[in-house]
Amino acid sequence: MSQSDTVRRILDTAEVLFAQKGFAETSLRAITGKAGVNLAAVNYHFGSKEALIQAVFERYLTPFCQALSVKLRELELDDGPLSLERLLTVASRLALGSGTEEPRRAMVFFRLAGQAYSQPQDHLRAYLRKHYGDVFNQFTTLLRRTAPDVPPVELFWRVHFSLGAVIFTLSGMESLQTISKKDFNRSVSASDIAQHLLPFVVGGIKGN
Amino acid sequence: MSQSDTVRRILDTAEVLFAQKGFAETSLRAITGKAGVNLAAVNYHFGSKEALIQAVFERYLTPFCQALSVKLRELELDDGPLSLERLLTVASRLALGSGTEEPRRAMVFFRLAGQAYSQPQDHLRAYLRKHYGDVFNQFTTLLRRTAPDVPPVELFWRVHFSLGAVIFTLSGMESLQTISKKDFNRSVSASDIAQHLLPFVVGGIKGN
DNA sequence: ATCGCCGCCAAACGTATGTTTCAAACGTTT
DNA sequence: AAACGTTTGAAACATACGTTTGGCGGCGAT
Repeated sequence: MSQSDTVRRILDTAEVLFAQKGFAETSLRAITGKAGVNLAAVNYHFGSKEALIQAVFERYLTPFCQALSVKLRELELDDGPLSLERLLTVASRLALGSGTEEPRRAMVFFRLAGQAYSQPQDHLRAYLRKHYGDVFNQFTTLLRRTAPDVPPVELFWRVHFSLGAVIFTLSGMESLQTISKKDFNRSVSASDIAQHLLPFVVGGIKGN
Repeated sequence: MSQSDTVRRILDTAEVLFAQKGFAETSLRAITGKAGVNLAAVNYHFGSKEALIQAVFERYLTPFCQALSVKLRELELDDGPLSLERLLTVASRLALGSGTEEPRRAMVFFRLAGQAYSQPQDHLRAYLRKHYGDVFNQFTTLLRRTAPDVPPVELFWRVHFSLGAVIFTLSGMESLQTISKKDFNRSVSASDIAQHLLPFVVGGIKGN
């Protein structure tokens, strides 16, 4: 077993388990057990559990934010009027990707983001803000252009509300699965959610 | 110290600490220590930590849902056209109350709700659904009347998105406090949030 | 071939948690 | 006032956790 294989298997397993159960409720023994590696491997390769959590985020977020930044730059240079729908569609398409595996990972990651916000992982919040704050600002700036009528303060709130809508929804996915199946007799996928989410967010950002 | 006093002090302290740090991260020793009662008191009065969590929810939710149900029944019997704004305002007013202490407790409770959703407290989800599902359905039925153009499936989603917006926002309050203060040089209160939230939810429910 | 490094493993360590125990204190009833 | 059930108190218990340790094995460089 090569080195990178152990590291990758730890990251893969931790990603799923953290999203499923949260950080505090996921023990290193559960991770290493399911990953088929030794318990000490986490502390050896990552140093601590905290560092592992950060590494999980970094592996997903760094390539995504780089790609997003490029897409946003394209939109910035595009002189024509930028619609809110377009901006959101670009971001959503990027998250959902073109393959079959990306939507699942996007869902997993958003659940992770939810855990990061609702649990007191201060180190994580600081880390995220430090490393990915720029892309967030880039997005916000662009968003302001699509909704010039909305005051910046209001826009700030509505962005947070929108984030909450998506993260909260994906965090409770499996219970939503149950409810939705029972009440409407149909299952849900990540692109389903995106489809329903878009008009809600657009309406919410624009306001009553 | 009478019996109810010990129970109440445990509940008061647990409510705050659970909301601040989450369920798993809040130890019984932290609760009993801050409450000034003996460690064994929790297991004596409530039976287990799980039961304590449920009791915290019950103490807040039962009177609130009863009051909400009454208010909703009034709206049901009102024959005139019911606006979405009106319905949401009624619910919001009830949660924020008339006193000075209620907004704080409402914030605390919504943070608790966030914890309940993002952490795998299956027993809690089942408990909430079992005891308060009726009031939720009552609200949903009334909501459908205020937005007859929106298909029920779509409405189902948008309710969840809205719930996510408020719960997520309040769950991250203290970090929002920091951001908001830094970026816009003003603090935020529960009624602030409600004020910003209303147009967002109204716009979101109605759609693009 | 040998040395040194790196990754892996089983085991143990120290700590914190939820829970249980049992005697003492309290309050109510008789 | 005595007896009883109820509540509190300090301590211990069992368990699970994150982390550390020291030895073992392979592999490339010297």
